[in-house]
Amino acid sequence: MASDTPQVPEVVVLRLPLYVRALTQMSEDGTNVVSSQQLGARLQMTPAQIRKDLSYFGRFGKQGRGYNVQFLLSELGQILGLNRKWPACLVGVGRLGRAIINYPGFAPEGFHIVAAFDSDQDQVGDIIGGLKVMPMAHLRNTLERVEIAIAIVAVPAQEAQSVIDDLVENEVRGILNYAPVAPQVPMDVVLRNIDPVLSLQSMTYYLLDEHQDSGQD
Amino acid sequence: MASDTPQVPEVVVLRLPLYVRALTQMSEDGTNVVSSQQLGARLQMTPAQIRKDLSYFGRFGKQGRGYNVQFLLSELGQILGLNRKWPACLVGVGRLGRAIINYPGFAPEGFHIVAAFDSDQDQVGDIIGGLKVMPMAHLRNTLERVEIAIAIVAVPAQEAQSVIDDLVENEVRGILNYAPVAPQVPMDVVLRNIDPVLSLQSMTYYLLDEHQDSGQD
DNA sequence: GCAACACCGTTATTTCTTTCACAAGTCGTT
DNA sequence: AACGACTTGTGAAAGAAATAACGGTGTTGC
Repeated sequence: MASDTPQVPEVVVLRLPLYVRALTQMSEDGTNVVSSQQLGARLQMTPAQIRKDLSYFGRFGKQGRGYNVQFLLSELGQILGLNRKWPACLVGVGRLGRAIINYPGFAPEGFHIVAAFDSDQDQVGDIIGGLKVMPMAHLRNTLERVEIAIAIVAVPAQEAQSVIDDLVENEVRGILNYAPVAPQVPMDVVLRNIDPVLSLQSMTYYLLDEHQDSGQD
Repeated sequence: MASDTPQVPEVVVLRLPLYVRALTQMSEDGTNVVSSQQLGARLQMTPAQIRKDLSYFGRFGKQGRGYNVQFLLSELGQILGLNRKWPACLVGVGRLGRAIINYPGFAPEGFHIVAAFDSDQDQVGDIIGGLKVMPMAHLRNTLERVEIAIAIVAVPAQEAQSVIDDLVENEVRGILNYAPVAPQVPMDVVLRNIDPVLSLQSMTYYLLDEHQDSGQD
């Protein structure tokens, strides 16, 4: 199992979207060229880290000049797979699920929710954000018809693991989990958890009087 | 500036809430004692890491036996400051802000939203989740009257930095930011970002065909 | 009471990340 | 065309974090 790419550390991949966002804004501001110095100042990181991160993927800059914003943006888009549409399905259309469907931040980045499921019969059949809510039983059939690699999970904590097992069995390869649990997934499935309570619970450590130093993330 | 605590790494603090959650569930399941082995299996981490993390704060276990769940829970609660109420204010009551106010996951953990602000005059005066929405101008006054250390920011990206500057100026010490930006805050303010789009954008890297290995977080 | 086992806390080791430092390339000016 | 001011990409060094290893202590079963 030889890999052509020299195995990029995950921390690096996690930072790339940050670069994409900063570059997008700079591009909108009319900036054509940016140095690792400038980008670092904007994102509060060292220029060296930015150069090193990028060097995992290729040579995008020009000595003495910096990086062409447009070019770097398109390269990073390529690397991350942002230059295509990513249809996704949503499981759970309670309060949280409804907010997610209506969140206007996903679509402009290519993440389109194209199907919604719920195990609650009362919700099934409702139209939410233009989508007819389907019963969980339709999961297999829908995922077989449409190529959906990403699922967003917004069900109660107790249901999360079994819903995720279901999704994995139906070939979903990435899961954005909003349920306050740490689900188990096979190694080849990518899991990302969104959990504001965890964020707050680690924040409070630094808010106690005995700690007066910061804790960025 | 000598610190009595041997400076706990932030990664460790970020993991403590995970332990708290797992222990809480075990406690509810009636488990009285747990070993680092068992806890590690549940959270997919090595027993050594758990023991090491805990050892930054004290000696909570018993050789040959493990950790008393109740005791460890209460110690961790103490360390993280979870054994008290944390009143918080919300800025921005658009779709996202409303969902946050109505999210039932915060209150049981002690995070109570006790005030809501919005810069949009049309929203001011509305009652949302039992709270009267106030204009931004009332920020200073309210934060002076009530001891609020935590603010939740759910405003559009362009407004986020200036709102956050405002909050910082009014002695807020922790900020949970939902706006899709990386705001700058002084070193003594704790910032946590909730940004599902970034999570998805790093996920897609692993979903591309040329990478078939996992990317947990 | 004793042997066999289980498990913590901590030190040592390994692995992973970040930062440093510099050769080499680019640009603008004179 | 030569100089000075910049800036990249990268190998080497430093720093941080995760893992392994083990002494020491408590537990269990007989």
